[in-house]
Amino acid sequence: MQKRVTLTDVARAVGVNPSTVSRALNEETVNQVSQSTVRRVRKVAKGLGYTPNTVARGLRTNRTMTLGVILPDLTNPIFPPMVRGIDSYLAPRGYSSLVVNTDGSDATERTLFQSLMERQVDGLIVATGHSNHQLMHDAHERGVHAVMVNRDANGVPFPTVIGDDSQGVFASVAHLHELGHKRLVHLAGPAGFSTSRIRREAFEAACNSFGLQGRVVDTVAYSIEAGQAAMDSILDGQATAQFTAVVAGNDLLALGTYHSLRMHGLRCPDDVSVVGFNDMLFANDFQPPLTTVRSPHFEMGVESARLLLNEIAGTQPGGARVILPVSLIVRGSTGAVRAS
Amino acid sequence: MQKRVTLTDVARAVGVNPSTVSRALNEETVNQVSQSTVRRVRKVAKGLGYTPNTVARGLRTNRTMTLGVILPDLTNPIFPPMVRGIDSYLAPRGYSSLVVNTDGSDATERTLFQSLMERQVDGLIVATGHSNHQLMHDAHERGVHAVMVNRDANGVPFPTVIGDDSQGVFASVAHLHELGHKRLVHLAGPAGFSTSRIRREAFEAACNSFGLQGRVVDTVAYSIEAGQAAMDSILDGQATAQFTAVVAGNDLLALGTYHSLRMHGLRCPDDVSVVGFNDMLFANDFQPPLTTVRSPHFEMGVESARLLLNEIAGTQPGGARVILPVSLIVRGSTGAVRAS
DNA sequence: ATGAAAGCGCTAACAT
DNA sequence: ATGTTAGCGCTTTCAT
Repeated sequence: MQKRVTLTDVARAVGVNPSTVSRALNEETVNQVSQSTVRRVRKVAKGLGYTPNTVARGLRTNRTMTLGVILPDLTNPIFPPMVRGIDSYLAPRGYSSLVVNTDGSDATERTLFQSLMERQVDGLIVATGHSNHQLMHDAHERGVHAVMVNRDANGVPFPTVIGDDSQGVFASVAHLHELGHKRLVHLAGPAGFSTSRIRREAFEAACNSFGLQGRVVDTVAYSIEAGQAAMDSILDGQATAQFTAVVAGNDLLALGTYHSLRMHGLRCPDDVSVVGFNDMLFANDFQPPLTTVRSPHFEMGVESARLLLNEIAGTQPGGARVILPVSLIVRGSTGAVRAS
Repeated sequence: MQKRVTLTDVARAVGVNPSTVSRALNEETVNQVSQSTVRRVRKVAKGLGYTPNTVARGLRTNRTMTLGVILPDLTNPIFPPMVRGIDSYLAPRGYSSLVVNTDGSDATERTLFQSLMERQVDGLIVATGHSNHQLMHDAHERGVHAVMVNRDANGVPFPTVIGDDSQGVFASVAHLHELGHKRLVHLAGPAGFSTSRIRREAFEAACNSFGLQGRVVDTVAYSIEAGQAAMDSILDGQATAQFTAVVAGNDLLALGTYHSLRMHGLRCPDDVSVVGFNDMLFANDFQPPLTTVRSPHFEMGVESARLLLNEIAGTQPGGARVILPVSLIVRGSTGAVRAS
């Protein structure tokens, strides 16, 4: 890189003290400097091509204007919108974010956490669905600012942003009920994820309240393959379906269900209706277009960023819990129960 | 945050000079310190919970170990794998990356570029498909290290990583030729993207070399909607299809083509075969599963990170051009030409 | 309204 | 092998 122009260079060129330049260039201190000096400083700074050094500033002020975002895997389609939501709130406020992927490993999460601390991030947005309680409690004790997103608070001492999953599942079951379905299957997400538990419990509660028969089948991962495997085991294990609709733990599981149904010569929604969860990218482009619960991932990102900045500013009560509304998007994968 | 433990704290506790601690804790300088001191330092550092301050280090060394990644939009499914590829190479080497989205705006790109410079990134990976030549030349003159990925070098003075798009399109056309197709349509990506031009030219060349009739139709964006609109205009504009296969500029355009065909009561591949480009997420999950050219996005990320680090280390010749091989993935969207 | 001086935490000469 | 000194570029008292 070429020799960088520093604040001192500008000061020398204007003929004032570096601190004056600093004041002139800083929003919160401009009013301490005379109008004319400010003008001269600005002009010279621009002329010289001065670029402030965020690193030096951060060292001095103890604020790097950088946040860490910890998530399991960016290639999971629910995260890009969330990251963009975070960014949309942060960028205009001068913050940047360092995004890291844990791939579901606690060890990796620890390493990345440490690395973010070394980089002096001002705070953390944690979107890893399972609960590394120990790490979060350590963080809290070290005085780290953080916000959890898309996972249940469950004793973690940080603000939390989640979607109203229970409501979403309830709406799904209600929708199937209206279509005349009586026997449902829920493909539950893997153990350890708070979302799995919440959605499963909501499913059971909803079936109860509508007087429907609801069977829960576990999956080993939130993935297409796991969904397909789970559905295969159901379809292989019994004389034709004892159910007419599937409430999948998320859209990937729903997609796996599509594959399994197709393999078994079953048609959706003619033979089996399917509801997903998330309304991820392309949910409308599968065949049939997937009826699913829209989870506001972008907004969750925005909200978590907002909460974190408030936390850092000290204007945020510790245990806040933001629950964002979800909505059922009815598309082609659900239909009236088949005549049997 | 709690009071941080500094290197000086450790030095005091051990009873040595800060610089000794610095040497003891630094890979490249450990051998300047006696074994026993190293051990003591490490032990105390651990005991005190010392966390190195990357910011201070960066100020001193003029290397932040942070790179900038500029891309159009993270929610475009080709980018998450690329970002993860970049990260997989960087993380083990102690680098982090700041990912920013331009949304295709040159103005935004400039702003973000500036912001990354202020953050003292050690280099840039630029994946914005179109060519903001001015910006890149300015960067080069300022001595910025950078690598371009997924766009043509075309006079830009930085190393470039691209997929072998021509080869991919050629393979697509060859595949359709073998299936007996004689009249093809190419849905060309929007003007301004180097990939649009390259793929279009490859399509025309391939049709020539196989003696096929190849029609090119422009789209206004690499999106589902644009693909659908373009296909609609073709299908609405003439008595039944004058073509039997579509080579789409990318998978999104192919997906739009699916929608349009369906709306027009045409079946894929029975009536029209479709080939995409990229093999993006879910390409195998659409109906029919999409025949497409696999572009190695993860590897492109890895490769661009590798090049950039070499550039920074000064071991990289300026105009390097890495062309990664692509491969045609044949799935269900292509079939033998229909009997007419 | 501006200047002088100190220092954030670290590393890199230069001693010894 | 270790200590001393200086300083990266900036902000922030404290003076004036």
